[in-house]
Amino acid sequence: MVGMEALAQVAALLADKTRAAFCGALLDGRAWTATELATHARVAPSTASEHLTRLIEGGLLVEHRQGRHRYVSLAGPHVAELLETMTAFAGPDPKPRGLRATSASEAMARGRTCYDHLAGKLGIALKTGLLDLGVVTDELAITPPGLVWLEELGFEPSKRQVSRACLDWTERVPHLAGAAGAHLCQVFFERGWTKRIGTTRAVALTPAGEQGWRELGLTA
Amino acid sequence: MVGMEALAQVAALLADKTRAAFCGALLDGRAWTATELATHARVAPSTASEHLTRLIEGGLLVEHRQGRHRYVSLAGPHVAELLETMTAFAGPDPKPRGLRATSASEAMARGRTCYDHLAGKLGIALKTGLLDLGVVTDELAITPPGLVWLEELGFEPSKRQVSRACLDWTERVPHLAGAAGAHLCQVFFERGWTKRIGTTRAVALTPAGEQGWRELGLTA
DNA sequence: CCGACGTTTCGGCGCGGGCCGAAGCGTCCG
DNA sequence: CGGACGCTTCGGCCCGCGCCGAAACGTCGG
Repeated sequence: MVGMEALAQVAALLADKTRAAFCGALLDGRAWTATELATHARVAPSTASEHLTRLIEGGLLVEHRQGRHRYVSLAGPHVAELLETMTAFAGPDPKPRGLRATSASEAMARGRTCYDHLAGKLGIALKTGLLDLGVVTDELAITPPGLVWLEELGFEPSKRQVSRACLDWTERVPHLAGAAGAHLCQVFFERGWTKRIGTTRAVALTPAGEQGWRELGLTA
Repeated sequence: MVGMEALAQVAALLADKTRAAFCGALLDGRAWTATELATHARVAPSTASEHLTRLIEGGLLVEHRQGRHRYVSLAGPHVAELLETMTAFAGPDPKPRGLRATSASEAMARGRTCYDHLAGKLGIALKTGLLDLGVVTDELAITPPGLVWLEELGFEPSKRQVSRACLDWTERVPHLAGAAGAHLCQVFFERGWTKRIGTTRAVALTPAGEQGWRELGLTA
C-alpha cells in the first residue's frame, strides 16, 4: 500500500500561495469575481482564471456565472472547516505592515466573519455570553435548554452538525461554529445588530446590536 | 493583504505523494525508521532522508535518534487531527488491488488505530456502546456521568481536549477521538483486550476483550 | 453595431523540486 | 578491526507548474 494520494492532491491545490490567497479571501463567505481575486492576489487575470478552474475541479470552490462575470465561492462549510483546521495548524501569517494594513488587521481582530459565523473578540464575547447563559458547554456543545433558546431565535436543526469548535486565529481560543454559530450570525445581520465595515470581512456590533445583546442576556 | 502563505507552506509539505504516504503510515501512532518508510513508499533511502528532514523542519514530524537508526513519528495529536481532517475531505484512496491488499484492507475496516484511538467497525461499536451507556452524547461530547465512568477507568482530564469527533474513513461516520478516545484505546491494549494484527495498523478484539467489553456494558 | 470589459486559451519561459546513484560517515557486531 | 548496515550529502537530470502577454470570445452598454 502507498496511500494518501487523494490527500496529496487536495494539499497540492492549497500548496500554491496564489490559490491559498484566493481561498483565504473567500473565507469571508461571499462570492468574488475572477478579477477581484486576481487583483487581490496580484496576478494576471489569465493566471487567476487557470487557478480558479483547478480549484473548482478539485471541489474546493463552486462557480456561478452571471453575464460576463464568473463568481466563485467556497463549495461549502466543509471547505471552510478544512481551511480553518489548516490555518490553525500553520498559524496566521506574521507581519501586518504599514499603517493602513495595521488598522485593518485591528478591525479584523475586533470582529469578523469566519465563513458563516462570528470570530475575533466579538466571536469570543458571544461564546462566553452563551456559556454564562448555559446555552453551550465549555467544549462548545449545545445544552438541552440551549437548544430551546436557539429555537426561540428561529433555529431549526438540520443535517449539518449543530455546533463545532473553531480555533480563533487571533484570540487563540475556540469560538462557536457549525449550524448554531451560522444561524446566530445570520440573525444578527438580519436584525441589523452587526454590520460589515466597508467591504471587508471585519464586522462591528451596532448600537442596536449592543442593546439586543443585552436583552438576550449577552454582553459585548 | 495577500495572506495564507503559512497555510500554503504546510500544504506544500503534504502535496507530495511520497511525503503524504509517510504521514499516512505514521498515522498508526508508532515510530518508523527512515528505511522502513522508504521501502513503504518505494523510494530510495536518500530521497526518504530528504523528505523526512523537510517534514521535521515543518513541525509535522519529530525524530528520535537511536544508534544508527532515525526513528520518526507524528509530532502530536494536532498533526493527526490535521491529517484526519484533510483525509476526510479528500476521501480515501480508491483501488485496493490484489488478494493480499484486499484482505489487508478488510482487516483495517474491521478495526484499526487512528493515531491514538480506535477506528473502523470496532471504533464505531465502541462509540455506539458509549452512547447507549450515556457516556457520550450524539455529538460525541462527554456527559457528566460519562466523565465519572471514564475516571473509574483511570482517566484523568488534562490540557488536551477531552473528546473530539473524528470522521471514520471507512465507515463514513464519526468516532470518538481526543483524550478520552486515546485513554480508552490505551486501556484496552494494556488489558490485552485489543491486539495488533501482525505489524499493521489493524486491530482485533481478543476473547478477553469481548468479555471485558460485556462487563463494561459495551457490545462488540 | 461598435467599443469596453471580463474572461479564456495558448505558447513560451524559467524555476523549483522530486528523483536517483555514488560517495562518505557513524554505528553495530562478529 | 573489518565488514555490514543505516543514514546523509552532493551532483545532476528532468518534469511539472506558475507566470505572463497576446489573441480571441462572449457580454454589456451606448
